[in-house]
Amino acid sequence: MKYQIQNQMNESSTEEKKDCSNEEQSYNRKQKSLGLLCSNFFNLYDDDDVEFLNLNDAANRLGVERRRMYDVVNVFEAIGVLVKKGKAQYYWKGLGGIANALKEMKEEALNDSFNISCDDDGTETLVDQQTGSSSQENLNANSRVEALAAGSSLAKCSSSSSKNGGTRTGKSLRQLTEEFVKLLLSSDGKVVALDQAAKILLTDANNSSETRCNDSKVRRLYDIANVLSSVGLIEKTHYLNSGRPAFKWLGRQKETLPVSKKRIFGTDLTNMSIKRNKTVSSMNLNLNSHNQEQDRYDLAHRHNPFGFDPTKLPNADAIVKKTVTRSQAMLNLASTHIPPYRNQGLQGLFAHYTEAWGTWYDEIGKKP
DNA sequence: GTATCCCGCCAGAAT
DNA sequence: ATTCTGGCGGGATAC
Repeated sequence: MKYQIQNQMNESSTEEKKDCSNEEQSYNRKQKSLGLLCSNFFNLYDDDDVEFLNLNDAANRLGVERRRMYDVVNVFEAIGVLVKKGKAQYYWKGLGGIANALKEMKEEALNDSFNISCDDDGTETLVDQQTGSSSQENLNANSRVEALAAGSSLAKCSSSSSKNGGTRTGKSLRQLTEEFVKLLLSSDGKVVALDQAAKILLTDANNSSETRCNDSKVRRLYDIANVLSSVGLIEKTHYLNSGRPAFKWLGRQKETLPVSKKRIFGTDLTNMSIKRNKTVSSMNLNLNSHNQEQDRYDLAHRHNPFGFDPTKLPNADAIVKKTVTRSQAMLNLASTHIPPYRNQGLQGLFAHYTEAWGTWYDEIGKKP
């Protein structure tokens, strides 16, 4: 059962291989990024009509295995996009839920030890990118980090969880997200270096062999950052001129999902049929070399999971006035001119809508 | 060489 | 006993 979805996908992958050309395509990590998955997640569910979603259904529609969904929903939960309602069931709050969650986190951040604008000894922990001051490089890290780590619920949880019999808290990624967001909220618009954040959030004063552990935790920070970046809350940048990876809080300055500079959102749903270390048939998708025209199409449709603009469609009243002949012509057009969908799930969804349209037109046509 | 992060194993929690 | 959940780190890809 654990790998049921994966097996399903692998089966479909096999079929696709049969159907497609012999063209080989190498594994491309960009096509499977967590950020892309998040963006596609929003595309699929960020609709006024959506109230609840099922994790299995989401995984199937997004073409990813369940495990990846947990990575996303845990971060989404932390920032208020989702609320878990039951086993594999989530209440979708969408972007509207972020504001309240951030407000609460900001208040908590002000109340706890994450007010890092000023160090114990008066030294600024975070650098001001405007002034370029780097004096805080000599920040009193030890005392500060220990104090923060000691007060951090994350540290408590990370110190007790391990593969060797530790108790699992069950919300570590969510907690880490919350702590990370609080840290960024406390940064007052300044850039937070990844290693700084890692020190503050991940250092376990009780764990002498923390380096190895933190390597793993830093990976989690990357995971979280990708999700937060995909919803426009943070921006990946660099720490001064050092080239060190860093993050800047944006706080959803705009209400639409950002276009990633690094990975063009909407170019494909993450599709698990392409495995690392393996090459597969192109599956009709030339993802590595999609042309400019395709890019424009992607951008034009990146907020629309259905691949067309509903506002461009005639309204219901107008449709009723049309003749059956014209309706049929439109149906024929729709059936022959299929937009170049590059996701099987959405293609299926569109097919469903096309069928529904057809039924509806038939009913209209039968009316006296 | 370093940064990034996908992937899936596997164990605890939940049912 | 079965399924859900998610911590974790190996190792591949990106830069």
